[in-house]
Amino acid sequence: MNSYTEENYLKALYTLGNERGEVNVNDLSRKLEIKMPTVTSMMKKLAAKKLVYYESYKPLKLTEKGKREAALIIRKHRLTEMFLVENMGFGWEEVHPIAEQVEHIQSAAFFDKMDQLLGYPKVDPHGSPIPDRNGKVIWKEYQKLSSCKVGETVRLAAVINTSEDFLRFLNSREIHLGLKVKIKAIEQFDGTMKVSYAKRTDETISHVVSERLLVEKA
Amino acid sequence: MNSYTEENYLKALYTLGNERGEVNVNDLSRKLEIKMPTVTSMMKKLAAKKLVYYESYKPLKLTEKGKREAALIIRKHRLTEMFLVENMGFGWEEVHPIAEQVEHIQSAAFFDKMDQLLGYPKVDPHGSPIPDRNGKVIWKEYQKLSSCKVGETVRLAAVINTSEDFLRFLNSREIHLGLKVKIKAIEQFDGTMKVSYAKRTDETISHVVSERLLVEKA
DNA sequence: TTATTTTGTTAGACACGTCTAACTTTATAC
DNA sequence: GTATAAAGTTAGACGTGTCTAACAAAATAA
Repeated sequence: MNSYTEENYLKALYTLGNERGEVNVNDLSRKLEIKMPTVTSMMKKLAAKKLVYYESYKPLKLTEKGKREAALIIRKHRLTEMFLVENMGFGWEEVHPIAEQVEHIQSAAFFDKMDQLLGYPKVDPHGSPIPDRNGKVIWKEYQKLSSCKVGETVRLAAVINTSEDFLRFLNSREIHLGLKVKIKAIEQFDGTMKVSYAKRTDETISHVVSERLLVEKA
Repeated sequence: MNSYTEENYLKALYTLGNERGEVNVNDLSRKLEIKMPTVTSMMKKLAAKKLVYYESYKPLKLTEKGKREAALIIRKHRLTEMFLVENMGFGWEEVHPIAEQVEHIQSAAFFDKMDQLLGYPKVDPHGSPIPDRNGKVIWKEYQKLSSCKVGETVRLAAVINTSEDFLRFLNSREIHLGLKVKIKAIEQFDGTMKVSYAKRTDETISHVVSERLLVEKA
């Protein structure tokens, strides 16, 4: 079994790997807010457990075993987030810090029960895919809203940034997953979009925001 | 804030104190399965934090602060057990090891939400009282079934032993909280009771079992 | 292509929570 | 009321995960 700490390194390694491809000691150090020498020594430890390929001065890489174990932690995290939202009435902006703790609970029955009560969801409240019991993830290919064209109508499928501030901002604009958005105009200069959705017929979405919204054809 | 480990010591100290009055280093050592010298050093640490009164060779005692903090952990434990049973469909025999982990989660909102969804329960699935937000406990005075007399009809209010084996045994006899039990006869020699309850009109309850069942007048 | 900056490693320290071995105090038994 | 047993403490070690200081390698800029 892996320790609480080891689990956090695996998870960080996994998510950084998905975001950027290559992961360096420095990236991991910043993400976990843990100094580099500590990261280096943990990498050696995880390498000894065959969870990470580690060679001095080379980028870090999870082994298949490491990927699988990381995905299973993320599975627990995302099931928890979904449960908190769907079965406990939390907002999508509140669940991350709680799930961050719950994900370390060792009890297959606990998470299986959540899964069952939720009806075996495929995604979490932010649209991120929930890995299956074997750690396999089906990542649907979405488009950034920013890459869409005038006249298109799209459905919001996922958000990239899941910080509380960003989610609160979306709440304040009544933007939520599943929302149908019509693109009315795009300002060439800065990428600002004029859109309409629900009862809001004259909204503006900045490029910074449209870069963080993943959509599919409605 | 107290560490995970410190929380476990506080909780053990609290429950042992309720069960036996005086708590020795040795008791705590056995309960936690941690060697005595380790317990001694943790007691000094908790004493420094004003959570425990500690003097060499004297019985251990929680301070008011220590009691309060312990009760708040137990609150989280019991709310969790109740939530697992009432809102997630677990059996009362399954919830202890999960609650043992969940109780350490730091999130007032998480437990407040459980409390609210459960309708502010006063007891957990084993009939133990749930401390309030201030760590105050209202302990209702129940009687052991073993101390009841022939002819009495009582309602099962709580169980003393909450081991999985004992609870499974009760399940197999369809004995659950709230059950109305009529005492038909008591064998003087060994205290075995003849009882009837629900559709079971001719059941036997050994003294070992009736000592562990707490009842109130029906 | 050398100098400088950034990244990464090694070495050694430290806090936490655990242990064993040895010793002391208190309780129990005869 | 001493001898033995049980309980408790002290001392010193160890594993985990963290740090800082110093050095080494790789990347970047001049």
